[in-house]
Amino acid sequence: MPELPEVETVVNTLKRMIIGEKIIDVEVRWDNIIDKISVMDFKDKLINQTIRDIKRYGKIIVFILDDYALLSHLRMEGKFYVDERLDIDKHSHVIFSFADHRYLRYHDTRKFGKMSLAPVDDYLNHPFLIKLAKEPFDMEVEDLYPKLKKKSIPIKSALLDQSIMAGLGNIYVDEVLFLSQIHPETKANKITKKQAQSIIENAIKVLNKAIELGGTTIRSYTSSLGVHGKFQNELQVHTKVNTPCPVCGTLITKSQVKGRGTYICHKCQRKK
DNA sequence: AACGAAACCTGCGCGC
DNA sequence: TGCGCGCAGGTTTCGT
Repeated sequence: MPELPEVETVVNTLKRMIIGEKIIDVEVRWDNIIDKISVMDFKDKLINQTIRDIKRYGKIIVFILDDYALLSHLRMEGKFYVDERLDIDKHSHVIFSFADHRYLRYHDTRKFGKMSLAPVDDYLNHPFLIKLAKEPFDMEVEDLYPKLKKKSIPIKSALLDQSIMAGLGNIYVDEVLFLSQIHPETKANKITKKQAQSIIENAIKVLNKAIELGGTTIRSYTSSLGVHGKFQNELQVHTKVNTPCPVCGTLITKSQVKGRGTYICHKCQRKK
């Protein structure tokens, strides 16, 4: 599910539900979810820690505890549920038990998600975050343009690279390139400064609107924490194959860019 | 160094 | 109905 707006929605929901909760037990049912640290260490360090705050950096969720930061990346399908009583299914891989008898349950059908721990006063240097670029909200064209100049990959691939710009994924990158009238196969180093400026502005516009609407819900995702967004109704091109472009009426086409499903209007997004 | 492919996983919808 | 294939909102690692 998650690009920046979906993660933002999850974080906002979790903040309302579990700030102040003390972790009294941790169960890990699929070890590979835990990264860069042993499962034993992970559990030992988390027990008796209280959740003080929850933050988001790009697509990364950071639970601020007393002595540690718990970092979580949902990747493709990760979700958090807060349960009154334990309700484990075969896709529930990490369960945190709270002192007030509730549970935080990490659910991930494809098991791609990752969690890790860092010292609370040094978590920005954790491998999950160390290479993360700024989000478009904090970006000037001087932050983006020089990075694009160095890459000969398609602009779409460059914008999916979280060390160039943080937060976009496959849905929003298609929307941003459509609004910016840029063909996704355009080489990143051919992007003009003006186009880079347009990418930043449109990314801010799209992400803010998506956050406002609670993210995008496409394909059969059951309702869960934050996953009941309304932005799918605002999508201009993504998933819209064979429907008319909202600007010019040309039928939207679907292709592959570096293996990723990509939707464009060939007339509005001319290949240079 | 740079690129694409494969890997990590499961489930769903489609065509035959 | 059953089966195989392609595809899925992500990222890292492997191999040329």
